[in-house]
Amino acid sequence: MNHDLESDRALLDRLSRADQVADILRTRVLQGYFPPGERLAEGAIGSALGVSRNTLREAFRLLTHEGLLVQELNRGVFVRVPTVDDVVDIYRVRKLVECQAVRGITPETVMLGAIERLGAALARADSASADEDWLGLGTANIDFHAEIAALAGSPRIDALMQRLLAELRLVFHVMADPRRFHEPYLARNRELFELIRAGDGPGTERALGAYLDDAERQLVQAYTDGRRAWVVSAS
Amino acid sequence: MNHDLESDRALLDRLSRADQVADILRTRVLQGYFPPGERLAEGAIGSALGVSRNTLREAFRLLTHEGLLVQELNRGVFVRVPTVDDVVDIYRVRKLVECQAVRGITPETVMLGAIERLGAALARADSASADEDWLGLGTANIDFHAEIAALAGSPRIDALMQRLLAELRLVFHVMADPRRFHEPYLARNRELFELIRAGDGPGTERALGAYLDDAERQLVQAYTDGRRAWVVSAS
DNA sequence: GCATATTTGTCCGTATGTATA
DNA sequence: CTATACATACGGACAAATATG
Repeated sequence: MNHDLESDRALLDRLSRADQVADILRTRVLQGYFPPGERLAEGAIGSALGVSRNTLREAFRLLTHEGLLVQELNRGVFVRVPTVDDVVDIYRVRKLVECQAVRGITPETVMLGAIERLGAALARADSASADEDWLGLGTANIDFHAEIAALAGSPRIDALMQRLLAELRLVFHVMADPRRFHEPYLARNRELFELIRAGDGPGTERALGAYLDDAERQLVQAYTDGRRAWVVSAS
Repeated sequence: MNHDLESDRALLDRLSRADQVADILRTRVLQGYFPPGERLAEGAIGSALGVSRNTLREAFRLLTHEGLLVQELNRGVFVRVPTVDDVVDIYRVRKLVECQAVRGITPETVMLGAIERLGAALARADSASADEDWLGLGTANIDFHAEIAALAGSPRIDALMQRLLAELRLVFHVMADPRRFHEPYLARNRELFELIRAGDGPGTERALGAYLDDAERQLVQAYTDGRRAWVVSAS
């Protein structure tokens, strides 16, 4: 736990300190800088970021509420270690939200802005794949599906999806080999993109359902396989 | 703002102080004890509950994250005043979640426990209606629909619904006449209950969709009518 | 428009309780 | 079982922003 947090101190300028600290820690957790199971000590992080314990605790409480950290009374805060049940539930909600979002698509209702953002996410995925940046590829894939959910046009769905996908990134950090997982889904996302652009709602829903079922199955598999390893390392 | 919070001090016994304080304040807000737009001063509430400002601020941050309070920098925290856009979005998500939850219902998949809990919520609504307890009727109706969402069998959907319905209660507190709004929906909830018990998924979905459309229309109407009154009172 | 009082945002010191070596 | 380390919670302090006269 000898990380270098001093470089983030320059970012503390606007907004409330607790929110800034929460942003920094959220980024660190989602990057895998703080891996699942790691304990975040108040003293070390507080002094590293140059904020008081009170402020830091406010930030911890925020991230705990977002599901990224867990707080054990009088023991401290830890990066959450998602369980297999979490994976199953995350995909249950993804299917519900994403499939519903694309169901109503018709050639008339397709918005140009949405297509553009979906295409941009795909382009980032391509670029990351070319650079063999597998973490970046996973992020781009996630962004693509956040844009799919955004087709519902609801700020609350957007927020829900943001939190769901943050949890999912936690799941990815538990996995061993990110490449083999993320790579095949790039082509399938492109397929989804074409279906959406063509305005084929039912077709998109079918393909998306199969996509999510496959991804879930593969994740659950990888999880049960590598289970013992990280359960031990986290305790 | 001369409220009596001392009676809640007896409840502070287990869990972290901040969580306990958040529970108390959440209850007060949802009861309408702290109406939308009211400012919650750190000094007054802190001394009334007998907790330090730091602890109280942690509780505030929790409730802010839940969407019940809003924090304006250097101005304080206020009970959130939902807008018409909020109402529309809340119902957009309700339709998405609740309709999807009942769509797959068949006579074979109906769970006895779920039927029981739905019936219990209906009974509470009946009892509240008989007592002319309109706030209680609204709560029971809300519980009924939380059970509908629970048919999806997802902890995350349950949590989402809980937060959505908490926001909705905030909306109700802005309305003028709760009776005329809640009463007619009791009969319609009973109708939904019978459809679910019969295992008629598509029929339930249709009726539920119409239910939510009507409720949304009526709320938006009431909101635009009484708009000027509380916008002024909240500023 | 200005000066004052109030309130928030933040930090620090310290005491107490809990878990772990 | 004792001792140590740490989280929890409190109270006080100060600067900054806001509200009030």
